[in-house]
Amino acid sequence: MSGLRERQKAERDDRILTAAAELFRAGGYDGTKIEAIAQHADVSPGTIYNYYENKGDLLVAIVAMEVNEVLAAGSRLLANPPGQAALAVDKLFAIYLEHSLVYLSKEMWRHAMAISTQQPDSRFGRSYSELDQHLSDQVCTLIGLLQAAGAIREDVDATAAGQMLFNTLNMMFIGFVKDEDMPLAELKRQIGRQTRVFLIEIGAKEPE
Amino acid sequence: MSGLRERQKAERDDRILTAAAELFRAGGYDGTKIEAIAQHADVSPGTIYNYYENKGDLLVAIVAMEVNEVLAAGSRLLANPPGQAALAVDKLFAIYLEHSLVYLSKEMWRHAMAISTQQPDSRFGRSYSELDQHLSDQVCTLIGLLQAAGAIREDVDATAAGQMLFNTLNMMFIGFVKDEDMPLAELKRQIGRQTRVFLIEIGAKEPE
DNA sequence: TTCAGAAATTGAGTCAATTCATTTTTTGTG
DNA sequence: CACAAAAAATGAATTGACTCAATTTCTGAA
Repeated sequence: MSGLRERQKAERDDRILTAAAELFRAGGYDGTKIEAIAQHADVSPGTIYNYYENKGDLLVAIVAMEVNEVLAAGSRLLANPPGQAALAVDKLFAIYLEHSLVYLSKEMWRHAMAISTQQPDSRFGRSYSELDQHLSDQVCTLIGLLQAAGAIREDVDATAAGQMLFNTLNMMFIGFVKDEDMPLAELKRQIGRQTRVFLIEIGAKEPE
Repeated sequence: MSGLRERQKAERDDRILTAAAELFRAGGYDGTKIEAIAQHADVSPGTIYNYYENKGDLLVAIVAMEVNEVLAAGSRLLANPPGQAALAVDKLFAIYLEHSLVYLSKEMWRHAMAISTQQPDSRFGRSYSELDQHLSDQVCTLIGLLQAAGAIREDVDATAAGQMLFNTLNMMFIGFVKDEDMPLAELKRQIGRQTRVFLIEIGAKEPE
């Protein structure tokens, strides 16, 4: 019974994750040695590999915490979305983007994305894809809600449209993290342009 | 003068690239050691690093050869595109997809994509992004041509629409290479569904 | 033909991620 | 309170990408 073992395990996991998050942010992904994370977390390097398959999984686990917060914030918007299509989509995307660089640097995002394509079947690679899927679903849900509210044409396939919007967002975000010099404002401008065009196609009214 | 040196260099580069392509395909990217490539190419490991910044660059160079062929094939289609929008887009995408797995395995694609996000500023990371850009431009050009031919509504922004189509294609291709079990036919089906929906939005006629 | 420099190649050495045989800790039972 | 089995931690050894000082090969001028 008891779960001393369980408690110790959870506590160690937490120390490892916290140490990794701090060191990655401070010194970059490549610049951070497993050895250093182990020291900060007060475990041996080998122990880290009992908790995470490899260095990349460690990073993706950090991303997962982050994205889960984003999803929660998105959910709150969906509970009571603006009635106007362009406004609603802008708001949702703004939530995504505002959260995106709070805990993660562009460099960390680049590595996390790379890992998720490189090892799609590792435990955390899968988890990353699932997060992506949840975000995509959230966008589709919003489009569905807007359609139900009459803010988008009825003959539009809400799922296809939502996926398309999310893909666009995603590709542009990838472009953004790849370009160290691009400011967030520029990304928002680009996304705004594309989504506006698309939303008009699917029968949303222009905001006046 | 002569350029014996030049010739030797070109010939070595070729041997390295060929050896790498063969070994990556046969044994996977991670499964192939620089040492082995060096042996096959009959040079020392150090020499490989005179030609390529790192192992990843080697892979991306192979991808570049491949994508350049795809671009050329695409160009030939654009020289004389089908007049019907859905047909033209389907043809172009079919060309892209048919070529995509001739020399490269899904595993190689995954690694190449990962590298291009991880190191966007390395010589070959940049080259990969440029290839992407060329493909995207090609799609935009096609949309422009179709619009000029009256196959797409005039009020549509051809560039925005082209980028959106390409992004969708790209995201789905990423999903495809991430899923080792997904057959090419399934990818084509998915892409067909999305593009059809989108093309209708921008005023293309349904094929009868 | 000879030779000094330039340009390239070489492979032994470094470095950091990952593995794994061994040791330590926890657990449940008598 | 032992104690045996299970679970987890440990860190030294392995591995493979990448570096760099030493060596070899080319070049063009005299």
